[in-house]
Amino acid sequence: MRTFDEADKLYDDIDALEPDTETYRPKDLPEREDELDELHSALEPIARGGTPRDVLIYGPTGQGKTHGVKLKTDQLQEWADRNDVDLTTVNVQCKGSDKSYNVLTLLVKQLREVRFGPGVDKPVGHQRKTLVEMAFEEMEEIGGTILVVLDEIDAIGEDDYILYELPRANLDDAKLGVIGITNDLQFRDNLDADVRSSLGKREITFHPYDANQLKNILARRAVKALRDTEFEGSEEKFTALESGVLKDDVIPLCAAFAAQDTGDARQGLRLLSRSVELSKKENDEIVTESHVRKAKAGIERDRVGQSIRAETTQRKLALLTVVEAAENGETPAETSDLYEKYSDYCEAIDADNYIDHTFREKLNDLEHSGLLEKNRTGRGHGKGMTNTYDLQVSTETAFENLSADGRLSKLVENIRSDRRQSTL
DNA sequence: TCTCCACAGGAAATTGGGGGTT
DNA sequence: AACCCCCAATTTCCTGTGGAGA
Repeated sequence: MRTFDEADKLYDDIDALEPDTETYRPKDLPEREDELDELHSALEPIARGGTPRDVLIYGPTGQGKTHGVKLKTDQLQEWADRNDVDLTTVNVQCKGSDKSYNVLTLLVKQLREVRFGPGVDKPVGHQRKTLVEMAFEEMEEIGGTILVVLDEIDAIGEDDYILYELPRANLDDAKLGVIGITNDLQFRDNLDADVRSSLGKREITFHPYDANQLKNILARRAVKALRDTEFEGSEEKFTALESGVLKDDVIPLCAAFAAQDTGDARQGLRLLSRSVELSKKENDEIVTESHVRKAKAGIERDRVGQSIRAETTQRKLALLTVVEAAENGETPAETSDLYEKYSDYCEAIDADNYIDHTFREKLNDLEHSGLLEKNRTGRGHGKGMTNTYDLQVSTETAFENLSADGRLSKLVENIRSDRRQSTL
């Protein structure tokens, strides 16, 4: 039996490899010094008794946006507490709320918690205008300077009136600053012109980390997390030196993979920690490049699997038609043939059989999530044109994850066994 | 080169379900 | 309970189109 001691050989502080900021929060972000300086100047007026500038922060996921803002606002709050400056920071997670309305209720709830302590219910059943007024009233009551951080504001979609109302607050007893954070670069373009001019006066962009920065980030975490791991380096450069459990090229490789993709630090960390776990599972003393590559393939499989499982039954049916076609060597397959299969499936499992247009949309949805590939071809005189679809993932992965759906498992198994018989 | 047509897919209308208020 | 509003999914309506065959 495995003992729990063996983990100690590898890890000092396993949490340091966790991509999740809830689990491990770095004390500073050296790679984001410039951006945080900009944020600093936007907030500086508070220290001089003025009103902070509204800020909009852009950048893809895993660039330290949320954490960076947290570090800076915490620092500011600490300073304010020490110097008896009346400052309140409210952090609203917009993720999960698809409308301004929902975000507003969250905001009011959090503002009330400032005064009444935790456990206040979200206000329900009010008009949007009333809610805005409620928010402003709360702010007046709280007084001083109020900093509202709206994280992942792109979640609210088109419906941006909260961003229109908030910066226009006309408060007597309070000063309001708004910090908006978004992953979606398009979000800015879609914003109402008025909103952009008021909220977007200051825009700070977190550009994706490059391979070198990622290397430093990963190295710093690895030093904390892993035993006998040391890196030589100034602030500028971490170079793998005598590393107890990591082979020299492991971190650069993880960094390179992550940089190649989206420059997401979380992604890099996930890859690194999975590589380490993999080596542990295989009872290898050190983590090597091959572990990293295997871990990457594993992550990729998981990702595909998850995206298949997350699809609706209808989309799964559509996917299954292409999977079967691929198994029979009939890909790329034409829409009309696939639609026939689809109708059969629907009858077999007693699902709603939608019209062809809807089915086509399912296929295109699958294309957008990268599971299928689409091509257009003409079919000749009097025969119009058609799309052809091909599978972009292995049939095995597809079968496995499709059969995880209770409604489809029988159907999938039938198709698989038909296939096995016909190859005999 | 032009034609022809079955399919492609955007726009608008419809449906259906969940939330709320009165 | 009756009603309204909102949203997402689906259907209906419609115009656009590739390329083999005339």
